[in-house]
Amino acid sequence: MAKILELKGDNPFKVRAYLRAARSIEALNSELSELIEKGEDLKKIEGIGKEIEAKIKELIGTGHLSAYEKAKKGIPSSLLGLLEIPGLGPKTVAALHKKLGIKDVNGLEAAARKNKLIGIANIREKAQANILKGIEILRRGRERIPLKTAFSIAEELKSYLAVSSAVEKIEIAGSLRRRKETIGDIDILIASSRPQEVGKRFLAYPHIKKVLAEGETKYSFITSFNLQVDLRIVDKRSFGAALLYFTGSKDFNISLRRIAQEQGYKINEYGIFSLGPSLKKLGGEKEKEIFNFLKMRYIPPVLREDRGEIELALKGQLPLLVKPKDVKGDLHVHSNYSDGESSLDELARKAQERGYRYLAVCDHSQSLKVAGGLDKNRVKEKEEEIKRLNKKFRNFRLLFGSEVDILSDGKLDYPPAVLERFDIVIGAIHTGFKQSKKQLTKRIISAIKSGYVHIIAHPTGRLFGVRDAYELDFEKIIQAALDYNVALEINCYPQRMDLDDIKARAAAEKGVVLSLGTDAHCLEHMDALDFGISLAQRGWLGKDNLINTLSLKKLYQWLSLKR
DNA sequence: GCCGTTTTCGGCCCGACTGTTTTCAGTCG
Repeated sequence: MAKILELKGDNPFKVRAYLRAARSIEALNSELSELIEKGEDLKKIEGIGKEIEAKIKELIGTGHLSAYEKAKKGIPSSLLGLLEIPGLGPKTVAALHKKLGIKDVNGLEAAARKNKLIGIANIREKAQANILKGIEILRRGRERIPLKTAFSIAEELKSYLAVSSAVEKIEIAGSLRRRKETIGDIDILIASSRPQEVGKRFLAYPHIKKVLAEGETKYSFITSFNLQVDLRIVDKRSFGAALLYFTGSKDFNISLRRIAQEQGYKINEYGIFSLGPSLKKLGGEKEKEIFNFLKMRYIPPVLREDRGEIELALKGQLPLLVKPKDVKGDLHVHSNYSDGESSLDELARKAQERGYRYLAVCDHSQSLKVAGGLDKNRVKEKEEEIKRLNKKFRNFRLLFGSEVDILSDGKLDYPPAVLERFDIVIGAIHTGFKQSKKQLTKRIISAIKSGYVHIIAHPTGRLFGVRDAYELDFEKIIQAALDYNVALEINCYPQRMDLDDIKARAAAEKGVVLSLGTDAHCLEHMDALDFGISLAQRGWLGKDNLINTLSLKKLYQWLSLKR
């Protein structure tokens, strides 16, 4: 609806209202149809009022939305695709459609190549050339990449820029600073009194594919990894305000600025100002000042998503988030007994370097042949080696574990006599992803009910760039995990990050415990736990929501509840 | 179309860059 209305030049605030409602719905953990069935008031959802509620009910009840069908009359759906071209917006698309009858990307490209765009909606040579470049960028794809990948690229660029003596302060901002599990672009903020010099250094970066914008304080380019980088340069007296603005999220900024307005302030990237006859700058060098003026607690970047954190900060009731030092161990790694690269001894040493008290080595089970799943004999060998090693450790234990396949029929991949030997059992789905939502849900729940499984690994199965999450009735999984006291994993493997922040929060709010595991297959992978902790924080988790924060003794107690 | 500790109308975050323009509209984040 938002895109159609935008193309038609409808009231921009109406457009935004639809977008806002859509975002709220995306962030829900329940299906709208279920809420309606339960007779819940959809108007309680932020951004949904009388009109949109009625439209949702019509859509779910009948499968049609008459207002939408009416609005899109005469607008081919391929036209919406044109809005995905960077630099091309609704006004221009509408004009191109009206004047030239252009209705899709290929048509637009052909017309541009024949010079036909000149003269339409203020388009001259440069604008036409930019449209062609925009089409190129769109075709190359602007997919989001895993946090860890973006993080390495950003750190490298940061070090490159920091060399310049014109750089007084430098921070990675945006969704990277918020530690979102996937990243769409890299935002870097710099404090400098010589912005041109910084810009010059930025533009000399060797991995630039195309410069998108080049102003006095703002630069943008596409890297050779097809990742957009935005650079903003401000005076150091504005650094805090700029960091706040540049960290986002967008929704968070909008809400914060509205609250500032209500309190008689104005916030922009240069500072916080008092409204009134004359604008007076009150602060902006530090982020904290701005929160102070608004009489609220400092909101850490991981929480800045406008999911209720602003209201709690105003009341001084932000949740106490888990801290890195609370985490006593990694509960999911692989050794060279199955498909990992490292020996038990190497894993244990790395774990101790990271300050852990325990490490659960959970190799694959027998039927997962491609990943070197362990048969009964290998299980026994591993058990004995772990026993031997544990005798020489002080203040540290290897946990004898297994990542046991939940087979297509819901049964576990080892008989009870084998399962009972393990200190810790993680149940996981690695085959039969194409089963129906009902089957997959039942399959996981039967593992939860088995009495042997402590943790469900990567519960939704998503793998960035490989496959989407499989269909699950997540509410039922949560309920079963709660009833049988089984933990759900936050798998920290960069391509998984599963559960995600929203699902982890939903589970924890119901009282389900969660478990951090890196799913490491080599020593370096174990460092991904840090990203898992930020994901947990993004899910509002505290120390008590995670089993990894238990002491070794308490962890054994919890695990033995299944024995 | 949504929303309300200035409430049922009249607001809705705010500014940079580009390409066009003769003071600004469109797009983006």
